[in-house]
Amino acid sequence: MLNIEGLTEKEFLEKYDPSQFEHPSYTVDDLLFAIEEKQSNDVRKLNRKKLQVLLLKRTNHPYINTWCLPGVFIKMDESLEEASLRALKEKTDFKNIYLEQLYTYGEVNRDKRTRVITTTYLGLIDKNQSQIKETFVNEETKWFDFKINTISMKKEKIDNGVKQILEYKIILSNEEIILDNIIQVIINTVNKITTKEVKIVKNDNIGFDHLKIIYCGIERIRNKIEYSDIAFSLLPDKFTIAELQQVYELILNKKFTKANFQRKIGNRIKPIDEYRLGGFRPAKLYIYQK
Amino acid sequence: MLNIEGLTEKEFLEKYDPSQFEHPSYTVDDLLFAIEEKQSNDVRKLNRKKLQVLLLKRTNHPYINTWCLPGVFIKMDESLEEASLRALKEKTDFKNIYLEQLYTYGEVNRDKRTRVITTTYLGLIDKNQSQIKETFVNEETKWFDFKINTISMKKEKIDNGVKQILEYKIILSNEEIILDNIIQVIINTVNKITTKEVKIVKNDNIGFDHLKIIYCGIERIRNKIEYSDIAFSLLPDKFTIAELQQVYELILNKKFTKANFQRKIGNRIKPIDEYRLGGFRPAKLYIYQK
DNA sequence: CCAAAAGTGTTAAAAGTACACCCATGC
DNA sequence: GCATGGGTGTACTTTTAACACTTTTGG
Repeated sequence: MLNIEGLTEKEFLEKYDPSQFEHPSYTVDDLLFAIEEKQSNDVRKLNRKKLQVLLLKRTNHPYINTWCLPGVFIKMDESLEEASLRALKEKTDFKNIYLEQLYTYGEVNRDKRTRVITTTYLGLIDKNQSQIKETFVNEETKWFDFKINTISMKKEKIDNGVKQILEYKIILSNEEIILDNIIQVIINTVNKITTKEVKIVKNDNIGFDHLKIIYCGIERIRNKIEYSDIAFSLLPDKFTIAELQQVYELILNKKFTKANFQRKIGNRIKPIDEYRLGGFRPAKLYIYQK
Repeated sequence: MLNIEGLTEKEFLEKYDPSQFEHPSYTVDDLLFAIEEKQSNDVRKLNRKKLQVLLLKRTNHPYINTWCLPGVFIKMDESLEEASLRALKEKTDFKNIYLEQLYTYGEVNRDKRTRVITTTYLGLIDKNQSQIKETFVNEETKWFDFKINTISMKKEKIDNGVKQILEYKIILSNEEIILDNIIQVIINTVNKITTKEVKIVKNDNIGFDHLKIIYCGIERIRNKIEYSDIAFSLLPDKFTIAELQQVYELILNKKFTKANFQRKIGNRIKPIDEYRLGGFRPAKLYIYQK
């Protein structure tokens, strides 16, 4: 079969020059969440859990010294998923990570160097199985406690529709650092079409548009935790129902009652003949079972 | 602030050479769905609806003469969304299209020419407002009726988990052409981690990995129709409840009863003082209201 | 005994489902 | 009248939610 220029496919491919047009740079970034136990000082009280995000401090321009998601420029011979695993492997010592594609960001001026398109992957990590590697020279890799709170909700009528503006405070913190950020989510419904836009209102030392990505990640987790089994990816293989409940409460930022929560997830877990001991009544351990 | 080489950001950016590494090519493709009425030959019977996908026939290598999604190579100064709109504008005459980012495909050998990464956008079109443009020279742009049927479901135990294999027949057809394809969806649950893989089993003249993309699109629509208002994007501004119900039934491939469907969507629509006339009792028209 | 959390039961409200019936229209 | 679809009511089931109570443990 010949094309309009009378070339066979073989001839066409031999002549094909990918460099005839300029191509954007392309990176893959990882947004990694994990759960950390905050040891209770009262033996009788349960350990509280915290949701954490992995960030690393840039050591070069642009955005030098800001905190960013781990990422890599893609290689010509690796798939997106392979690149996301490479970004992960460079920073952590992982096993059995849950990783899924989150979103691709391609605004023209999102990187000061040149045009960069970035596909992000969302990862959920069971910290009991994985650790951050020893930090590299000149490089800091840190888990940040993650908190998101709604600070305002507005809804106004516009022509042929509704405009909704939500403001969130996103606080990322650890022993030394507190990053205090604000984003705005604008949901426009005009006629039948709903569009959503995420805007950075206050950016506290987070590089690029990575604050947006972090928000989109938590939103994805919040949606998926309701209908999928991603919560289990954040826990060790054996867990108590209370621990699982804490994960749900942490992510959805709402409380459940024990009895109702038990019913909700009862058909996805299986009790085993082991108990978690502590300063109170031992709790039965469960494992995930589809 | 200086970097490790003692450069300011300005100096760094001036020295930055994006061409130091080879970059993959990058395209944005559109997967467009619409609904078409099949005129009933019995005046008393309702028109049946069909779901359609827009494909165009390639006029050059590679995959010459196969049917593909409309797409464009990205320009250095346009965002992904702008590129998706450009791909759309070249083929159709649209107004108020619902468009959302679907997924980014980056397997190394998915394009014979060179490494190409593609971000896909899913569009839902109300055909009453939009039309295909006159086809270009040597180019055919066609709506294909879309049907997907499950042909097998297997579930087997594997080490530490479950493997589920679903096979679907995807038929794309119009007056002249019938494309008969088969794909396989493999859902692996190992330990707590679930992964999904889409494989092409039989590809009937569809270019690149676009059959995979079409499957992912219908899957996205099926999920979103349950909790969002995308169904309305496929309908004109004024519609009857039966028409809306048909859209739901078409996409989810299941039947509802009138009374129950009414309750399900009742709070999202508003009756207006107009009626759809036909060979039977006139039906009240509704409009979408959030 | 008491505090803290594990674990279970009971009930009411809400959402989803099945089905039955009457209405309006044009032939 | 009758076929076809429009429109509504009722009764039943399932799911969700609220909350109350009992059990087990270490101090």
